[in-house]
Amino acid sequence: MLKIYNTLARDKQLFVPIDPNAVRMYVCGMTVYDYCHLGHARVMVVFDMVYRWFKACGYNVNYVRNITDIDDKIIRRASENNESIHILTQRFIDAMHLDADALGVQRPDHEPRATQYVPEMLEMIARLEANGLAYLAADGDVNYSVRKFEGYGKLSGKSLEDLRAGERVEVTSDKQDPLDFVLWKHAKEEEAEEVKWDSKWGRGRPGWHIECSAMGSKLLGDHFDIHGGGADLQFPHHENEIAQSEGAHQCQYVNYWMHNGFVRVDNEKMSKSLGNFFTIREVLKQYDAEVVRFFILRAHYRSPLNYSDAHLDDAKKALDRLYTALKSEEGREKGEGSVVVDWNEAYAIRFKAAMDDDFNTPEAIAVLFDLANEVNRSQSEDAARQLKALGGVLGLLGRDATEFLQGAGSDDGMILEQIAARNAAKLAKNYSEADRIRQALLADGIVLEDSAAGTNWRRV
RNA sequence: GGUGCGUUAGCAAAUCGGUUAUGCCCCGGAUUGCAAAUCCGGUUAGCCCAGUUCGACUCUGGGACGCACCUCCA
Repeated sequence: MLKIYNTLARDKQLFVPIDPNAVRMYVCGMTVYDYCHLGHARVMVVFDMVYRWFKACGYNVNYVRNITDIDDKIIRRASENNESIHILTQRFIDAMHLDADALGVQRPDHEPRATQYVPEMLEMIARLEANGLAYLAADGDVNYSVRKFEGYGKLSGKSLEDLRAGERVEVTSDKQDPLDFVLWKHAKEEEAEEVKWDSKWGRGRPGWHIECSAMGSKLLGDHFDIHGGGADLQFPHHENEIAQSEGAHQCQYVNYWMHNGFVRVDNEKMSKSLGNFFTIREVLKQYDAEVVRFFILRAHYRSPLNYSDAHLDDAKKALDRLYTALKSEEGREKGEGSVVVDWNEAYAIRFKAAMDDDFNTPEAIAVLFDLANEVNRSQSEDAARQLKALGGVLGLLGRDATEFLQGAGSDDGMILEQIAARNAAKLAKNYSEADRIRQALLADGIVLEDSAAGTNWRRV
């Protein structure tokens, strides 16, 4: 029985899909004008984990994660670079895919781009206008009339009064209410032709919020199960989506709203505006991508996650332990791809209970460590296979253990030569020479481990 | 100012009204030529103040501190 913390209810709720066998989920993706940072990595990994768990539970999942490829920042960046927005966005979409692939993030079923759904957006705006919820302002923008939508603020728990009280400087004066937001932005002369679309309200381009409402409806229907995104999107983005979709379709938009916590640096939110962000590709130069994925999944998705080298080092050591347990299973059944979870087994039952409790991956990973202990103790191949299979549910432990532990390096031949030399010294009972070789390798980050079967090595 | 979330051992991070979280670090033992890995065992908790309770880290109330949102942001 899967329970999900629903932001709308501020409580964990039993998950009941609209269609008994299917889950339809939408996650707000990236605005592609730069490389993804660790905060983006967290959304991708977290909802990839959710996607995988739904599938592991036997659901037919339709997962949509959009791409915002039209927006002020994109237009500005393209103009700075003196290139078309299409070229710019395509470059960063490709980069995003490389980063996501490295992190073991499966591609969503659909990755709609905003620019390809403008007709749907226009249709939705027209419907809002017909329903009396949108108006054409004097400056040529079409705005959403927030006060006309009953229940505005139900997701973020804010009342219009509270919002107005804390309102920061609002320059635009053509809005009927300062909290009204733009559905359609009128075209500006200096902007390129490729960012202008025709509409009954004149040339222009869509506002940010309408993108998700239109793409969500088009690909998942007017009413679907899950909508996710970073906690910062709760307000105003998701609040506005609700206003748009429910205002246009006159039915409930989404049943369960899920929001992941931020990645922090020195206890502050990692963000572009603060400039304290690390791009995924930067981090991957220093750390294995699976270590980064493990680091993200080791915290609960709603908790804040502090990024630091020390924490990544810690994650690397922890993951080493799991792979070390898997090492024994290797070789014995090479290529035997039977990494299927036995869900009737005790550890799997604990694992499932953790995951069913609002995707409690830290608890699920704790089960993995308990199971690793069992593997080490019993040397049971079944237990090892189960460990690998359960790890696989989280998109972890999929690699060859030895390959993971030894990591990438060009001096493998040298290492093997040194091991051979050391073994010769050991045979000759020349332990000081043997220890000298081992020390020398250790200085290069190579650890030797003697066993009955011979000497193994790994990188620290 | 308004709203929401959080505060667990050296670090990270879960669960739970009474029984070992887990990982890293540290200490002891087994194992090893010595190590490493592994196993066994151990030390370090629950921001503060009240209350409820036979019993609270876990529930209730108050306080302190931290973070986030109220503007684009994953």
